Amino acid sequence: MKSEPDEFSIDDFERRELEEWTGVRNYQARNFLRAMQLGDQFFLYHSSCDEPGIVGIGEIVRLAVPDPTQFDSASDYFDERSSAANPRWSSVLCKFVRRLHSNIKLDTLRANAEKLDNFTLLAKGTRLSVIPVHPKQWQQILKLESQS
DNA sequence: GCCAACGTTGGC
DNA sequence: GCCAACGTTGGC
Repeated sequence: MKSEPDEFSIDDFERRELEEWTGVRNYQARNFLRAMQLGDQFFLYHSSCDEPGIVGIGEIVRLAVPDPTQFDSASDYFDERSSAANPRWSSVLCKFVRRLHSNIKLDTLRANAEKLDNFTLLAKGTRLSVIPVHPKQWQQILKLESQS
């Protein structure tokens, strides 16, 4: 899961403990949100910042429901084409699990691209804010945490 | 601020 | 269904 630390950082996540993951407005990313299961863990990735990279871990504690911000005309994420009967967008509830001991920079991920075997994050031009991580990739990424 | 690489929109 | 125009993302 990507977020811009100016908007929502690992500090914010740790402080709040629980966060409704709203504002995803891309169909492919939304479908990945909907596929998430209770207890699934995810990496939090800081994007559009000085040091892009993975900074922490969270966990899904409630399955996808209609994202409330799509109905809120005061929200930046309001979508007038959505209705209660026909919602377009979904959100999940996330729990803070932990910070990484040290951040895994995008550079480091790239340097290990081969081990990560086609990790979607590293694919050219990927802009998805929600990206699947396969179990093997997860293990490989965690190894990078202890070696950096 | 630049710009490549998308995704989305809407006219036809 | 095509595709040009436009908007967005995100690293640099």
